[in-house]
Amino acid sequence: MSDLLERLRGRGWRLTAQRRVVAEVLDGDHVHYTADEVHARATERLPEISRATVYNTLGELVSLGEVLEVSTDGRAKRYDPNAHHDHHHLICSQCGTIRDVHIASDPMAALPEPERFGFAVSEVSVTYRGVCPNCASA
Amino acid sequence: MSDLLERLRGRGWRLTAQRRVVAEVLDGDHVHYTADEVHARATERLPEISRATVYNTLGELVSLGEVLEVSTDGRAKRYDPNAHHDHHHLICSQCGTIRDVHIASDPMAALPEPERFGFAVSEVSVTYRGVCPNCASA
DNA sequence: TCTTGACTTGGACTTTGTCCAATGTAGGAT
DNA sequence: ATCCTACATTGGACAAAGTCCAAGTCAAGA
Repeated sequence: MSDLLERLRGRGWRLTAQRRVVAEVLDGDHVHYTADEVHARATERLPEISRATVYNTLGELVSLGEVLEVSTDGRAKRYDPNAHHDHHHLICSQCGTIRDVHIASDPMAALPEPERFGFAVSEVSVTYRGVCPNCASA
Repeated sequence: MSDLLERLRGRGWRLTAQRRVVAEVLDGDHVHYTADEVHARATERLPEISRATVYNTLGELVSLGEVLEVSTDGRAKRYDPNAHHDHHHLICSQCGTIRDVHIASDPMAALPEPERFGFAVSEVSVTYRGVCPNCASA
C-alpha cells in the first residue's frame, strides 16, 4: 500500500494530504483513470483538493516514472500506476476501458535499423483494440 | 494525385473547393498534420476556409476510411493519409512529428489467447518513441 | 517552535474540438 | 443553360482538458 509513498518520500517528496490522496487513488485500483476521474475520487476523501493540484501531482508522478500516461483517443489522458512492470494495453473500442496485457515477443526487436531514420528510439508500446465481453453481450 | 478525389466522388461525395483543398493538403506530404496545421495549410490556398469545415472534412475522411486518426500525446490528434498500407508509427518525443515505419513481425501474433480476456481483438498498433535527428542536434 | 521554501488554491486563460442557425452552392432535373 | 434543393460552409458561441500564476498555507528541518 504505502510502498509508493515510501519511495516518494525517499526521493525528497514533501508528503502532503493532497499527494497522499492522489497516490492512494491511483494505487487502489486496477483501472486507469483520467485526471478528472482521479480528481473526483480524490474529492471524496479530501473535498477541498483542487484540480490544479491533481494535475500537478499526476505530472510529478509521471516525471518520477511512478506512473505512465496513456493517450487512448486524443481526449483525456489516462494514468497507469503499473509503471514498473513491462506491459502493453488492450482497449475496448466501445467503452474505453483499458486492461494491461503481457506479450510474447519484444516489439523493439521488430523495428529494423533502416526503419529508425536516425531516431534514438527509447520506448515502444503496443496497443490492441477490440470489443470487451461486456460490450459484446450488450 | 486525384486517386483520392476520384474514390470519394465515386462514393457520392459532393466535390467542393474546400474538400479538394483539404484532401490535397493531406495527400501532398508525408508528415502527419494536426487539424490546425491542416487548416493553416489549407488557408494558404483558400483563405476563407473555416476551421469547422476542416474538422468536418477530416471527420468524414476518417469515417470513409481514407485517413487514420493518430492520438499521440493526448493533445491534438494527427491525421494519417496513409490508411491503405499496414504500418506503425515512430514519434519524436520532443517535437511530436510522426514517421510511418514498417516492422518485421506481426504484433497480433504476440498476444496469447489467455491475455485477450475474452475481447474480440481487431486491431493493433505499435508506437515507437525517441528523439529525432533534428531535435538531437539542437 | 519557528522559519522557509515547497505546496496548494482558485480563477483566468489556452488549446482542441463540437454545435448550430443562417447562408451558399454542386450537380441532377428540366 | 437555368433552376432547385439537399448538402456544404461559415463564424461564433460553447465545451472539455489542461496550463499558468500570484497569493496564501504548511511540512519538516533547524
